[in-house]
Amino acid sequence: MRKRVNALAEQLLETLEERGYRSTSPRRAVAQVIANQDKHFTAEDLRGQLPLLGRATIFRSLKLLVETGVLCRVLLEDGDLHYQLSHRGHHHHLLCVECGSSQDLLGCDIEELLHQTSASHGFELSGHWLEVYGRCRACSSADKLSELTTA
Amino acid sequence: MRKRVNALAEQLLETLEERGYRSTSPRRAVAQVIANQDKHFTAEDLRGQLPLLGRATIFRSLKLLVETGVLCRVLLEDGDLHYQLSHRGHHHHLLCVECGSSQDLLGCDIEELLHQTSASHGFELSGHWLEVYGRCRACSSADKLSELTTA
DNA sequence: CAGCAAAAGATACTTGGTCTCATTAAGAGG
DNA sequence: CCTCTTAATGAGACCAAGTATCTTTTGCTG
Ligand SMILES: [Mn+2]
Ligand SMILES: [Mn+2]
Ligand SMILES: [Zn+2]
Ligand SMILES: [Zn+2]
Repeated sequence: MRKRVNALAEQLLETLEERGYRSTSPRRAVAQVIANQDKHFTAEDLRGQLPLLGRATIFRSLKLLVETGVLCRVLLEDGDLHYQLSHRGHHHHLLCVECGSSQDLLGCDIEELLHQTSASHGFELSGHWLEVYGRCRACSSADKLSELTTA
Repeated sequence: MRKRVNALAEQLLETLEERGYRSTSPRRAVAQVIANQDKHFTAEDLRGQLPLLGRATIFRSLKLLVETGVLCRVLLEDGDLHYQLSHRGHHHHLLCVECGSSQDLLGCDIEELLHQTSASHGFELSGHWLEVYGRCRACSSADKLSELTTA
């Protein structure tokens, strides 16, 4: 972990270039910062780390990266919208409500289930949005530990 | 359908009163309008139909009604947040991307599935958010019909 | 029906994001 | 390498949805 961060940033840029977008210095900066992020982040977070970039540029980059599938949006339990690096393709998130970490949930087995349920309502399924909230392994074991020590 | 609309509005008010909230005339107006809504709506929709109420009052009422479980939030595919009458308790929505109608999906069979998946990631499930997008029966049969006629 | 707390309304502010428009800078082609 | 076109940027106005603050009004309870 760490170190290959530039490689990741470059990968983001390449994805954009493949789609015909120019590799500009603001975009390089954004890619760099995103590559350094270890958690989901907001537009405001980026702005804090890139105070010299125009605000609109940040939003434009985010939108672009979401459109190209590099980033995905994450809906927090309180309704806040964050962004994070996407494992391309359809997936969901296990979001820890305690530490805020997020684990990707690949292989979306609910698709099948939804198809059935939808069909039984005469509904032609085309997509879905799912976020899962709870406590990650680390946080739930920390909880149990402190219960023991305070008891 | 139609007609028992006042009964519904009164029911909303009663729910609030049960929780110790006063029955004020702005709240009666909001309840009335909500009871008349046949689709999910935005705060702005309400405002359009209640131009005399203070904007803050509308938002305060909506928040209250969501908190008491009378309304639920609906996340549209484009990210827009709407509100609609809630069948109390946990449920999801089948949202038609064509006509905008919404069908409630009661009996959330994904809970079970999510529990398993979460557990296998060492994740202690506490909640989830799910919206399902597609085409409702009416819209998908209309589609097929027009295909036939234009062919 | 008096008095108090809750609620309303006006309005300022905040957050997250888009639009416009003048200026700058990629990068393709010569 | 230079030139030209066009995409992209930055500044800033604007917008939508919602919250905060503060004064006035109104429900309700005793
Ligand atoms: Mn993701
Ligand atoms: Mn609902
Ligand atoms: Zn955690
Ligand atoms: Zn439909």
